[in-house]
Parts: sequence; structure tokens; C-alpha cells
Amino acid sequence: MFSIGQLSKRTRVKVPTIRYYESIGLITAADRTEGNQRRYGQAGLAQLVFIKHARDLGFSIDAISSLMVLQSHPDRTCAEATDIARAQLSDVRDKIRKLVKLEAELDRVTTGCDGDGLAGECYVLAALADHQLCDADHT
Amino acid sequence: MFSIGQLSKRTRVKVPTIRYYESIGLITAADRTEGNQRRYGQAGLAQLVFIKHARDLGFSIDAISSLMVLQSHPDRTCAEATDIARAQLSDVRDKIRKLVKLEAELDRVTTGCDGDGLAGECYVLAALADHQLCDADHT
DNA sequence: TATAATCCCTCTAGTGACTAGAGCTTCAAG
DNA sequence: CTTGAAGCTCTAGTCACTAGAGGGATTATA
Repeated sequence: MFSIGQLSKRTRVKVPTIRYYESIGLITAADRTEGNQRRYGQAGLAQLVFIKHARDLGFSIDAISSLMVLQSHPDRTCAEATDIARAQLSDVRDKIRKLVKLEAELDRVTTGCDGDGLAGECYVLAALADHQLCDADHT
Repeated sequence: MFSIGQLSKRTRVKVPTIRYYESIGLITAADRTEGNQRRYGQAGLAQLVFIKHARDLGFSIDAISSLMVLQSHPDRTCAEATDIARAQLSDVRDKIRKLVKLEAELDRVTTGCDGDGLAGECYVLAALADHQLCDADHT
């Protein structure tokens, strides 16, 4: 049995975040000591490790909720789990695509100006002000 | 002179968002008609185009605020503007790096399971539950 | 000129996923 | 037995909007 602080250290999930997860019902409410402090066992640890891992991969709390339901029903098919993961993967790929475009544009904008001149002639500011100067599609 | 709706169409910034920008002081408060409706001219349009462009590039409202101050002082050096833009660029590159790692991990996780089996044997769920199965560094 | 459709107004509250702080209680080490 | 760290609850704040209620203004058509 460990305290919320120990659980926090083991999982690298911050204490207030653990309490937050409990408050929204994402993890099962912990048992309490006589003095009303939370105590966790292996089950609590496993839950939080799962959540941390999924959050690190960018899954939403909602998605994690669904995954945890599946986890507690090992007799169901796992189609839903793979669906969720695949949706997440395509999300990530979308984000990468967009960010790579932004990177190109920002690179163009920043290399256009060395920072020595006056704001009135700054390419960065001009590029932001004028859509004509912008050839990338970032909408 | 155009209404908030027309401004919205021209800039592709939603009407409530324009009002929000005014409320936080990001744009200068619009003139009003006798009936208390907002009317915008070229200056208002230019401001919003600038903001939209910067937001599309992922700049925070705070950063945009700083950039707009610089814009209104063309006699200052533009070092700060390029600094902000470069910070944004390195931010974007960081995000891309992280997302590419996630992509690899998610790809590994999803290809490990075809979705036909039972949740109890699902590789997606197992990978999320067990840190041993995870060789990527996504912390 | 009347009316209807569309637009606009303010205000409050909600989103996601936490984070910060106040003010208090409990626990563990020495 | 004391002290200091860690725990507790509760409220409010973050970012950048978004949604909705309940009304008023403007504009196009009849």
C-alpha cells in the first residue's frame, strides 16, 4: 500500500492530477486511512500506469476511458481498441503533416530577416501582415 | 465599413472570436453604429488578418500581442520579432520530433494487433498496460 | 410601410486537462 | 512529543475559444 505521493513518484503523474482523475471518475476511488488519506495497491498502480502511458501517446481522456472499459472485459473483441489506436495514429500523422508545413513557413519567415533592421522593414512582420507574401497553405 | 459578420467572412475568423479578441484587448475596440453594432475599416481588417495569419502559424495570443506592439513602432529594431518567430520555429520542431516518435510507437502498437482477437489478448491494450513492452522514449 | 429573415448585442457558462493557492489535518522521523 | 513534510478539500485560474439564452438592429422583400 502506498500514499498518493509515492504513487505519483512511481508513475510520474502529479499528485493533483491523480486527484483530478479520481474526481472525474477515470480511476476508481482509492481506499482511505482512518485519517482520510488515500492508499493505493497494485490495481491502482496498474490503472495509473496505463493512463500515463496512453496520455503520453496523446490519447484523450475519453479515449482512455473507452480503452479501460475494454480492458476490464477481456472477453470482448478488441476491435474497438485497435480502432481507437488507429484513429489516434491518423490524428498524429495529420498533426505532423500540418506542423511540417508550418515549419517550412516559419523557416522562410525567420531566414528572411536577420533581426538587425527596423521593425518597419522586418520581413517577419511583413509576412504576417500580408497574405500575398504567404505561399504556404496553412488554413 | 463592414459589419462583424463581413469581417468574419473576409478573415475566416469566427464572429465570437473577433468579439473575444476585442474583450481581451488584442484588437482595438471597433466603432459602433447608432444601434450599437460594430463597424470595421481597413485598419481593423489589417489587424485581424495579421492575427489570423499568426494564429495559423501557432503563435500564442501573448506572442501576437508583442508582435503587434512592434508593428506599431516601425522605428524600433525588429530583433524581438525575429526572436519570437525563432522561438516559435523551435517549438514547432520540438513538437514534430515528439510526434514522430509517437507515430512510430502507435504504428508498432496498432500493427501488433489486427482487431480480430479478444480484448484479453489485445496487443494495443497490453502495450498500454505494460511499460516493459514499450521501447520508445515518450516522457 | 409592414413584416420577416437575418444579423447583431451582452452575458454567463462550458470545453480539456490540468494547475495554483488557501487554509486546514494527518503522518512519520527523530 | 514535536516538527516539518505530506496529505486533505475547495475554489478559481489557465488557454483560446465555443455555445446558448434572451433580447435588439438592420435589411430585403411584399
